[in-house]
Amino acid sequence: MHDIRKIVHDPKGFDSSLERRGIDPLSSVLLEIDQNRRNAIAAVEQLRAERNTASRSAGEARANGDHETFERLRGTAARMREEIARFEANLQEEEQRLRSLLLEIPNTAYDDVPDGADEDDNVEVRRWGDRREFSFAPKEHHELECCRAGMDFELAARLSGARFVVLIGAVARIHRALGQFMLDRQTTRNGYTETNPPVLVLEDTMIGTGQLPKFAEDSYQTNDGHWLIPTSEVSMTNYVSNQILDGDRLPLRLTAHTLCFRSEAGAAGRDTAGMLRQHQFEKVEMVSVTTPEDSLAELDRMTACAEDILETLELPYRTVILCTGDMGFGASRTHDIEVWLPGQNTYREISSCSVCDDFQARRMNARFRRTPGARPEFVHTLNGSGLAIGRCLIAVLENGQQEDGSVRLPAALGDWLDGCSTLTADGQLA
RNA sequence: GGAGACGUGGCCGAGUGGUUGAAGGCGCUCCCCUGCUAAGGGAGUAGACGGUUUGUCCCGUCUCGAGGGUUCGAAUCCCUUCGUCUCCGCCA
Repeated sequence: MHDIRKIVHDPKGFDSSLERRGIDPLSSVLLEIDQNRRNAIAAVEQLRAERNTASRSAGEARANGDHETFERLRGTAARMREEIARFEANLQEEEQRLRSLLLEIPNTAYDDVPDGADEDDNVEVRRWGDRREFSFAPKEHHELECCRAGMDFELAARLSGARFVVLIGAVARIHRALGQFMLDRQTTRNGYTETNPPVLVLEDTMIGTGQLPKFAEDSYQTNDGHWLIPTSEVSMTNYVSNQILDGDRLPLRLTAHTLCFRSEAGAAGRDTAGMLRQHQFEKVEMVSVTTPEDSLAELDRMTACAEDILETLELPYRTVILCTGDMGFGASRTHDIEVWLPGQNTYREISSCSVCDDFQARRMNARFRRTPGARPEFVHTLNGSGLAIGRCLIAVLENGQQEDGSVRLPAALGDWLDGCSTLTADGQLA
């Protein structure tokens, strides 16, 4: 959420930053609502002040036994009540209007984020790893011989419909090993604190990180009003909602391995083959909470922690900085990491690391004090995948595939696979 | 799910209609004293919003889990709701 005072102070600057994200100017509308709101505040507060004075004097008069004055002042204050209520209702309306409009405006991008309309305008910043030369035509993961028994899409469709998969046997175990490996790596090497958050959250929690109110159709809601998290960024970032943290607690670095749930409402027909895009998937997520001055460096650090997973698994990737048109709602700068998928002959997103400056912090009222007694300031929040586990499984399978239908597994997974290094063509670990 | 109790400032803890944004204690900040440490003395110490201003000075409004109500006036009374604790039931 944007600071209305900042918009008032520099409406043109605000509009031009919106323009970079392809959004029409809003400052004049916002300024008008805000002026109405301020007028309403002034009106209400003046009336309340008068009422309070009369009421206080009434109390004094009664204490002094001056019944005539008491009755007169009581009448005065009583008559004001209706008027105050009317002005209060008006104020509430203006505040609602402003808030609901502000809640639907995306974050603005940092100056150095490249302008652009869509993913074609993203800018590659680095590549890592050698893409294998295949002596045969590499297959997509769901076509691999070793996955015939280990990935059952028909079974999943029978149980749950489209965009689900049942992993079985060694494939399920490799998937689990990947999750364990990532979580252990983020905690023991990369300095994140492991947490195990709820995957069902309240509406306010979803508003805090920006999924609501605008993107309700992208997530699932339960019959008692809870929401299923589309990413544990939602749960973990909100650990600091409505808190005033001591400055020495920052940076806060959190990680979790959870299920994530997405309706994929806008993705009908896309990525329907295989398990690239599912309604339910697992992800190890990183969240950082920092001071404003540290957040950009933290973004680089977080990106490196995500890249570290791919490098340790020996998976080629490239890192891109998203252009203004491709960025998510709450981000002010985003680094996507795309892993090489030889079966698709392309790089596909496997991690997205974003800094949201104080955009989420304002929504969830997350603040800190630099020193004891100092004024509270909004924190900066960051989130990033470290990594998407299902997609990482795909990458491991496609990059390690052999002509005979088996897969050579990354050595780094050995500790979680009893030292096994191969998924055989008939779906066994060896 | 049933019965009961409770939710006050960073923490503990007073406060059952009136000048209480809130006693007292602890903690914290600053100052004084003490050769160090410990102890002692003094002052200060919630947040949001608005006015004013970019001076953290002043004025006003709101907030005692949240929302609503009664009243001239509510932390104090009533209703709803959320959460915590105890007992019972059920259950992974």
